[in-house]
Amino acid sequence: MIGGMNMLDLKYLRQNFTEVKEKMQSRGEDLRELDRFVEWDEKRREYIQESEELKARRNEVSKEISVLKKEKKDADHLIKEMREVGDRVKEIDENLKEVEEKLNDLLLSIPNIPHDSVPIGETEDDNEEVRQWGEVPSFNFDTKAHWDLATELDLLDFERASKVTGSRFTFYKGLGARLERALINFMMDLHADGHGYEEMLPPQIVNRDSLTGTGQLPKFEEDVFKLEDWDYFLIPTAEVPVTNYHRDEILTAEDLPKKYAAFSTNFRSEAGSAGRDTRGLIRQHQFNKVELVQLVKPEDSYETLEQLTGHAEKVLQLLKLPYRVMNMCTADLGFTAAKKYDIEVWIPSYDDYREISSCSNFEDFQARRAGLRYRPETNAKPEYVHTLNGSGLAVGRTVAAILENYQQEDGSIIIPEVLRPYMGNVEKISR
RNA sequence: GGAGAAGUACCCAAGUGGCUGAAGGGGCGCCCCUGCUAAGGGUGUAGGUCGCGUAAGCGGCGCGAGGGUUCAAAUCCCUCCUUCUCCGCCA
Repeated sequence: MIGGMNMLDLKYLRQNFTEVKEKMQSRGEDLRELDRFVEWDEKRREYIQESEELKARRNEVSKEISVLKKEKKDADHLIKEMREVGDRVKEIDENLKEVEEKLNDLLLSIPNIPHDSVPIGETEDDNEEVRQWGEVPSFNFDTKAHWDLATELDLLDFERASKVTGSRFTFYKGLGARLERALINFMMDLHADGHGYEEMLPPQIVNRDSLTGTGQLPKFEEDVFKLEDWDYFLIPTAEVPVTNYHRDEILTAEDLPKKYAAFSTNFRSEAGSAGRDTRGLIRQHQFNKVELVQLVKPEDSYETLEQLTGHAEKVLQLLKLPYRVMNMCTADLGFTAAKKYDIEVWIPSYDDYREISSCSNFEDFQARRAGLRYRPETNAKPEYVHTLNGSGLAVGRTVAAILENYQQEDGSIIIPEVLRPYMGNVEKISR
């Protein structure tokens, strides 16, 4: 291996090439590049063998030279020979580096392989409903959308935010700001005290390696905000800093599972969704989120996915907000997940459910990219962990759901009971 | 932002061109002695990664990262990162 190149697991693709290829086909991915793999992989190993043979010879002769010099004997012919060997090594290593870069790019561009329990599908209509919870409210008056409710109650100010910043930003005000803060504390307390997660407050700016580790880069650079003159990015989710927290580490079996709950503000440029959800809190460039992240033993990851999804659902249950859980089909899985449940909350103004949490098992996809490993037993070889994460929950969308589902005929909002201790015991927001 | 200093294995740490292809401690593993929550002696310790091999094993890389000089680099040169100290600034 050349230098510290962050090569991904070549053996993995070598051994699972056919399977990967088949699964990619079912995802409708372009396979032309993938076929180059075999050729490049062989080329790489040829270069390595040739280079290492020469290096072994050089190491040997260097010792001989050392001895000759000590005995004040002539070593010029050996030195001359080694000079040529050195040139040749340099040449081979350059070729090697080139082919390794190509392989690395290729490996980074391959999406995760869907789990067998993921429904095959071509659009979001092929997502499967797993369960529903709560009852969709029926109102005997004309309901309002949360942006109208919030503006009338002076809880949110979209207009001035667009002056101060631009579109897709908002000011939270008064009890609106208080509600957001109450939700953050409520969620964090629930996950930390109730569900056994370690609380974390991560950096909200990360470097390129971190975004590559979790899979946002290199493919989706247009969706994240980049700092000018820095190779730093605003985080699109706490998943990035928290999952990368243990990057390039080898944990012990006793360390697992690692369970982290992190509050953070998230930034997304949403480059491809201009014109969608233009009003309200549903799609903003900046939003708050409580994120659950777990690093687990591979054999535990699917059980963990169910638990983690349950932890997110618990928030909605305590808030008494109706939701459903969807098993995302192959078309809606995204690049990184092997399996993903979306939790969708009922939003009256949409007359539909909207995603409020996304709970994914990445298996070893992120672990391979980020070098997240553990030693199953003392002295055993390190293995990749499995990573999972899920929103628990997206706070802005939760505010929207509360405003709309708890609205009264007079335009006031009842505060869900569990939140009242966090709201100075306010029971109702009204004019 | 300015000026210094430093990054060596699990931890501390020696080491300014060639049997150091990493001394010595500590810790940890194993063994012995002793015997009761001690002390001592011996011994092992890169647990990483890549390649070849069915395997035992052989070899390459590896002293913060990346380049360079050289037959040969922990050691010399360049760039970057991080940490510490002082100054400046600041929540």
